[in-house]
Amino acid sequence: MRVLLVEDEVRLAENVRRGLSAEGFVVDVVHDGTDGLFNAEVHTYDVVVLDIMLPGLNGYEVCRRMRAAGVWTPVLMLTAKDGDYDQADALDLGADDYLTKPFSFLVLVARLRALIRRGAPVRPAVLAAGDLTLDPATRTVRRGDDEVTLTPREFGLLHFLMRHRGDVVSKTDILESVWDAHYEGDDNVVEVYVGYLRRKVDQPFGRRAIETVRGVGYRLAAGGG
Amino acid sequence: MRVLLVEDEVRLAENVRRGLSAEGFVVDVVHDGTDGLFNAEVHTYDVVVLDIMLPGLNGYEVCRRMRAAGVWTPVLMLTAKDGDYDQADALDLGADDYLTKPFSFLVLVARLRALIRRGAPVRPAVLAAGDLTLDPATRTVRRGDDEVTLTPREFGLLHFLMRHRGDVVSKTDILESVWDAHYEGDDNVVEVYVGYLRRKVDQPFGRRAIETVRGVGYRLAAGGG
DNA sequence: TCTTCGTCTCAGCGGGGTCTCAGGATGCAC
DNA sequence: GTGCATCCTGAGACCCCGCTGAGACGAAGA
Repeated sequence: MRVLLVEDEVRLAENVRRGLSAEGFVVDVVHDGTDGLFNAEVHTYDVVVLDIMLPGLNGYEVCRRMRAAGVWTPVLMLTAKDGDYDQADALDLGADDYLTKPFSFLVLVARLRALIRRGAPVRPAVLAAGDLTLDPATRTVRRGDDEVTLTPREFGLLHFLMRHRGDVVSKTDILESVWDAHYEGDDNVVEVYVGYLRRKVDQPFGRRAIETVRGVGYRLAAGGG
Repeated sequence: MRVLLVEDEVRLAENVRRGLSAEGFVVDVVHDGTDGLFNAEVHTYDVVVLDIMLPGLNGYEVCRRMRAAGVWTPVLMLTAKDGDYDQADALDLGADDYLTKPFSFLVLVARLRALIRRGAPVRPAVLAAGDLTLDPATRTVRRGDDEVTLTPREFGLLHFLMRHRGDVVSKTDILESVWDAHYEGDDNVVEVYVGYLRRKVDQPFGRRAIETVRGVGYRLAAGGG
């Protein structure tokens, strides 16, 4: 049972290392994201425990690059209690479980055992609509062979549309899922971001994937436009 | 056998919970629509029992959003005896069965068992009248293989006609359902919109799906015209 | 500090959707 | 056939919806 622990708070890392060793795990500890990524790619672990706030590369980035490099070792993320990102983001970015700091050591062990029992996850499916593809694991979007770079918000919006491709989704649904369930703003933001997306994934290719359904919402054409 | 019970009347909810537990169900109880929706999306149930009159989100809205989120757990709706909505509406909005309050506990159990036996339903059926089809989920209308684009009002009208296909519906019925229950205008709007619809779903195809029943109202031919 | 980038707000516009109105067409009763 | 009620439809006004450019703001990096 090999565990890679990526945690920059030295005392916390050391405590966890000792505890896990006592539980029979073999533990490698590194203190920044770059080392974490390197180790995860070079060695073989049964599970990786990954803090989010890290010097160098943050936890999300480490996880993303691991997946992009084809490393599918289960990842448990340690999220701060004040959710800058929420847990859905963690899971969405390729983590397999998460724990909010501060956490109980017993819970950590139980979760790790559960993850190891489940084994390495399969690679999440790439979403496709015609020649428009979105890979949640590597966070890449392509139109045919051309890669399209999106900001996080744009990516979240396209991800949502592609999960519901073929269906009409209202601006309210979008706001609640891509922004926040209690978002208090004008839903004009959605229009603005739909505009951004169109300029990146449709107009340069002369396509029309994102249709407006006036008075109702938007629909991503199942065929990609 | 996990059941989610969404019911704001605390005593009724408690009674049902006890009864279902005695019958061997595992029951989660929540008292408003928002919690109901959250639980239905996050956990896995075999069936959801959903009251219509709820604080927060009403039952219809909970059901609609569940389906919109891709959750197809069977839903049994509890409708009040004075039908603000009718049962057809309940079924149309994605519920799988309904029970009118007050109801017999034995009947409830029987219905739940039946629903669970049937398993999770597929997406709601596309409405069809001959070769005229309407898909509420994707909001698309087709005449044969040809897609017809409708405005929201036109779509609402056709949706209503198709739910009552074969029946004669009065202009007043239409106004109250497709426009607003307290609509104060001339019912000539209905005539105008029937005209629009005919020009989109009938005339280009040389068909006559929407018949005028002079002095009474309109009827959508069950065979699609 | 200055720049860059991502996010969001705001206001103006263009156009599509909704509805009203009036005159024409059609059906029904006698 | 005549007259009336009902229905149909073209024209047009109005208004709201959605799109977009400009810019404010904050965070992160040079």
